[in-house]
Amino acid sequence: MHLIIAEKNIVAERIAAFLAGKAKVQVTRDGAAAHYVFDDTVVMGLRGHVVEVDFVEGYNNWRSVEHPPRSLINADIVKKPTEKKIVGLMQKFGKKATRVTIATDYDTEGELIGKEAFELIRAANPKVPIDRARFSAITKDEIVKSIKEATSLDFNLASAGESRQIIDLVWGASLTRFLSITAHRGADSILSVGRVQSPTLAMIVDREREIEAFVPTKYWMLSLATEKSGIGVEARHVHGRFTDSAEAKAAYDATVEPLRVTDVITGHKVDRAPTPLDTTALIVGASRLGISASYAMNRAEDLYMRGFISYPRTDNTAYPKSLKISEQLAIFAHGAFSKEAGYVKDHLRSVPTRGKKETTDHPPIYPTSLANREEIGDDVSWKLYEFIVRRFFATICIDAEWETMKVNLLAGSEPYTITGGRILEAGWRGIYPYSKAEENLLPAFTLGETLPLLAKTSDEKETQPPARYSQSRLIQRMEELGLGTKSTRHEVISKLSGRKYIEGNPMKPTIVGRAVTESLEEFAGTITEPTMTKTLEEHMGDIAAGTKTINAVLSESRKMLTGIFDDLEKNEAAIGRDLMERTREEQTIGPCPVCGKPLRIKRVGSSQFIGCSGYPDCTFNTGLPPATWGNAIKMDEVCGIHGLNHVQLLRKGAPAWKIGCPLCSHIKSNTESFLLMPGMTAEGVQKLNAVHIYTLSELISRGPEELSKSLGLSKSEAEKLIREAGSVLALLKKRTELKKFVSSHVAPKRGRGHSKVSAALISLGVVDVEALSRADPKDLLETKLSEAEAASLVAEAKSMVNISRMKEYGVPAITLKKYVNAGFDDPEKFISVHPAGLSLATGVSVTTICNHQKLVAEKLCRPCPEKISKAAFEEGIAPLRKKAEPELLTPLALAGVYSPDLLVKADAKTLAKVTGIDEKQIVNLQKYAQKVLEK
DNA sequence: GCAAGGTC
Repeated sequence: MHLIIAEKNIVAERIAAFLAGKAKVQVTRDGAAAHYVFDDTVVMGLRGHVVEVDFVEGYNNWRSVEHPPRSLINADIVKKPTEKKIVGLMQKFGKKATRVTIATDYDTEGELIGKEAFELIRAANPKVPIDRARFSAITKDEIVKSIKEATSLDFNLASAGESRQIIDLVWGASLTRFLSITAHRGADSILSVGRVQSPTLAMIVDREREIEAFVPTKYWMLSLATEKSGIGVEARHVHGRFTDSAEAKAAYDATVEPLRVTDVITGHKVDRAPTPLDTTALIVGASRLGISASYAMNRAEDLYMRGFISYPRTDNTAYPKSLKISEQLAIFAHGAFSKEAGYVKDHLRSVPTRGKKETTDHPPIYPTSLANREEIGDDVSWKLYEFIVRRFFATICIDAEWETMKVNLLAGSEPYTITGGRILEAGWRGIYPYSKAEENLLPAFTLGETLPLLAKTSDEKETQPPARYSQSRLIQRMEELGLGTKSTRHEVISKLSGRKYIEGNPMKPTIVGRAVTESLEEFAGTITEPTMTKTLEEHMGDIAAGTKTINAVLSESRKMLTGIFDDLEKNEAAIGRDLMERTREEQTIGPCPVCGKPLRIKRVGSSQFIGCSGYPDCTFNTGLPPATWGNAIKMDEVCGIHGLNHVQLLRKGAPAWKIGCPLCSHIKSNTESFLLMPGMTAEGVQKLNAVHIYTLSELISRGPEELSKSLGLSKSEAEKLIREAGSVLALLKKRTELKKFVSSHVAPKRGRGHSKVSAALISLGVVDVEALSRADPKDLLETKLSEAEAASLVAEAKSMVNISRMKEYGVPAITLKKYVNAGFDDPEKFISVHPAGLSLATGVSVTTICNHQKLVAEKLCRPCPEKISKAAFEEGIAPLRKKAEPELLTPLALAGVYSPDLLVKADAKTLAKVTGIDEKQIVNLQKYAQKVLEK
């Protein structure tokens, strides 16, 4: 059996179709892995890399003492399967195969993926011959030929790829751990470092520093208005920017009539058609359509999987010879682009345009089939598809041609110029609306004629700082510098923003992003520079050419990183302090209204709040919703009243919850509570806020003296205020308790959530759990609870109230639990039964029970129940235990009968009634007791 | 919990 292994499923599918010819291809899809069988051949696709490099076991713990970040430099590295299903399938076929052909992409990573497959197959089958097919286009001719002429894997080239994997892992992981640990970062806020991400971040930081350092200067632009044959025309001063105001003024003053035409020059310009699309150009084009880089790639991937466009991850800007242009164009003869296709057919260039980059693994991006608006589905995909179609058209269309006109004139002694342009041949511009070039038609001027000076202007302008990077501009820069690949550049940007290193589009660094970059620049500069990638690529070239070994390259790299760690560790304390101090700014939102020290967003577990950095001297704080609603993040917007940054809660997949100014919202929600005080008015609340009292509890804790002083009230007025605040606070506490109680005891149903039930209870006058425990379930039906639900709610409330009363009376929690479990949570019931019975029912000693009953009875102002000694109890109960089960003894003891003596004295009929025990049983027991007494 | 590179 011949096993052919491709890099991805779609290629496997096409290889099978090409090789099978007329034979039927049998397709088997098994979740993650598909394979194609015909004759005696199996073709299967991988999913790119199916293994990944990682450190050997033992290096997982970041804080391990034996394995600090530095130890990762020389840690052993292993390959771990990441796609177990595919690996399993490949080895299963590999065992049976008589020939294996690796048909992965024709590039360095493809060679490495091929070597991974090679090693996995070898492990399963040590003997089978394994060869390598290389094709530069996925066409029948190329594929058939490459498999027929298969050679062997290029292990040097694969080693080059491995060196990259290992260097990236070792540098990235060790530096990431070092910075994260040094700056005391948690698992969800690590400070990552990498060969590609760090230089990319540094570019954004650099641009921000340029913007900050920029000093604008003034300049002046001169222009004049004139006309010819009734057509208004504008002319610009030839000098361009005047940076000297006196010079500009002089030129302006010297601009006078007559205006004399000194030159009329007509020319011809070729406006070249654009080149075929690679990934970067696709992202740039998409960004003009308002689509982000990641989303554009996501939609392009989808279009590709559905067969509408070719493979979207490519660096190639030249169509392969095998692409039949006229056939591709014919696809669009009907459908949404038929008009444009007709135009292109009439304006076809002899050879399509080609860009500078040419690779062998994939063609440029072009449309592979016709689709209409409905088939495509969403708007963004359609816009992208249309762009790809039109771009393809443009690359096979003739160039546009312009007639240009330049008219020079003198206004007095000052030289001015007018430029115009007229399209002679629209060419590709006829079907490509994405880059517009405006025509500027000029009237016919003649040499030497004079024109009127209708107006003259001197515009004062300022030089502008360089612009922040847009996503697409950054991706272009990364490509120029060789950072990342076609498939990873957009992911790097997502990663930087996920790590909260950058924000916004155009992008700017956050405080954390900037602090990390500057620390790395100082102590590990290599990782922040694009040259690291350049050097790595040179070394990879050497390994591929066989002039250097992978081990030589790796040990050089490790040596360099060791030197960096020497430096980093020497400065560890300073780096940590610097990072922590600077990143704290990210949490600082402005001055505390009470003491003026910085207020910070704080987080403890899942609860978050805003607190004063002067704590514990200043205790000002305001609550925030728990982190399950989203992480609290500082926004740029600042409150005009309090000078505090606005705050929002961000949660994945949910729109941002804008809290706004935290103090404003704090005041707003507490004002409602203040207004529940009988004597409180809106102005009163403002007065309280003015002296930094924002909550009821703050009002109470001020104390009457200070309150009367700061508000100018008499002491009795202040006392009254505090009393009122106290009772409102108690009321609110009870309400919260009720809400909590309801939410844990009522199952929510549609149209009857917890908050609705609580609100209904409150409006019925049931304002707390205590009131609920006294309520008649029948009165609660308006709350939409069923009668059974209401009854059980009331019962639960009763039990809760009872338990809290017992606690209040001083019964310790552990014993109380035993009483409650035995059904004695009601204090009245608790003191009405005999301690002997309670002891049997709960297992608590009689002495303890007597003490507790005394406690409760005193609090209830009831006579103390009968007290018995432990000895008396034991002596009495021991003989009875021999004859009767505890089920029988407990009710008797609860009724006060716990010894043979008491039993004999009791009246059997009455006892049966009180305990619910069968009278005959009691009589039997009495006979036994009599015998015991006689002995 | 770490990188960058494949691919879905």
